[in-house]
Amino acid sequence: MDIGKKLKQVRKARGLSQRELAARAGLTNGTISLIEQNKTSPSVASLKSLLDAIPMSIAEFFTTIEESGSAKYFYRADEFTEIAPLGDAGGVSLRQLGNAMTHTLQLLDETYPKGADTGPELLCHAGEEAGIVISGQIEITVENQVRVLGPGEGYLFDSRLPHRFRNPGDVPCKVISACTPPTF
Amino acid sequence: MDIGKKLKQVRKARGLSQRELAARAGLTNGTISLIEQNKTSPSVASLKSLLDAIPMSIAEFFTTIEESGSAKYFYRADEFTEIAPLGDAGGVSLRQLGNAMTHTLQLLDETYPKGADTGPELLCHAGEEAGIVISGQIEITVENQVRVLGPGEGYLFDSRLPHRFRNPGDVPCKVISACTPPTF
DNA sequence: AACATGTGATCAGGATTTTAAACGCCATTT
DNA sequence: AAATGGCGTTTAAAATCCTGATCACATGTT
Repeated sequence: MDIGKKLKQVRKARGLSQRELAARAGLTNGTISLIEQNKTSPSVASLKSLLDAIPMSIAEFFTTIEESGSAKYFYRADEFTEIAPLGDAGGVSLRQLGNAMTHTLQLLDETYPKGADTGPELLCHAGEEAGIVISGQIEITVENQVRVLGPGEGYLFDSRLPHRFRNPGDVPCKVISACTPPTF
Repeated sequence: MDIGKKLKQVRKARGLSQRELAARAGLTNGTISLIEQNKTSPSVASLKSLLDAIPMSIAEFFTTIEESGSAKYFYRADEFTEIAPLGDAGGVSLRQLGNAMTHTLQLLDETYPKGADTGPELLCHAGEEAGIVISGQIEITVENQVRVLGPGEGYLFDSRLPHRFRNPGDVPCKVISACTPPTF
């Protein structure tokens, strides 16, 4: 976990000196020097100040820092991260594999409880999306087409088309889906 | 940037008390209390210790904190088209949703019979791929990492890395996977 | 050559985090 | 009801981070 090396790297990439960055971040050059030599572990507050001045998000900083170690390819079931759907959609669960920020492909484990609905305000975002129903039933509206899909059935369309998901059945519906690029 | 709230959230999600987490992380309960109340900004070293004990990567922690006419969209189960894997891989079944040629996203319903193996001639092609195991077990090799995944577990990696799939179990393994761009 | 300016590194001291122990609260047990 | 044990919070002291000044070195200017 070589924070110093990474900080130096992003600072240099911006063509900033320790003093310049320090001034922008409201810290001192000495602090940056110590951090870059890993002689101190900065507080999150300090690191955030520095990255705000770069600028770079803390998440991006750490995703690229952790990649330089042993890359992460595999995920336990509990490592899927729950993400929030756009607007509350009646208890829909969207569990995303990994950290989509750093990838062009997003895989989701979706669960639509009985009656769940992404709402009539049809969604719109760039990319393509596809999925397959594992269990239960899901009613999907794309553009002017509506269809109810059951286990083993799938969908594939351009995400820019207005679309909507709704569970018309009495049991939860589970869907594995993929999007490209990530949209949330 | 409410680190305290987020830390409390992930700690609770794991069902850990401040003391339990402190013990695992090599810190004290008081520290965690102060952090969760945002009365101090933890050093990155401390935060990493805490997240290692959760466990959760720092990157993941911060990504979730910062807050037609007759187009074909739907597919019956029998409309998935069987495609051939590169070389015979011991009876692997790859069933593709739709005609990937016209899309940037490819969704596959894969079945690996007992003993199936994509072979030691590790695959290499452009794009990213991800998947989730529905049933059975699959051993996946990516670069120099090997891992056996079971139901609910997933993978996500750059397809240019050499990789290999093998079913080491006694029952068929079913995987839903996505690739971008299509590679077969 | 002497000077000015820029770089990153170092050091004592002040500021902040972290510890270790005590505190108050609530629930369960004796 | 008193005692026990778990919870999160608080507090003084120890450990660590951060500052402000200084140092050594490099580069370019007069």
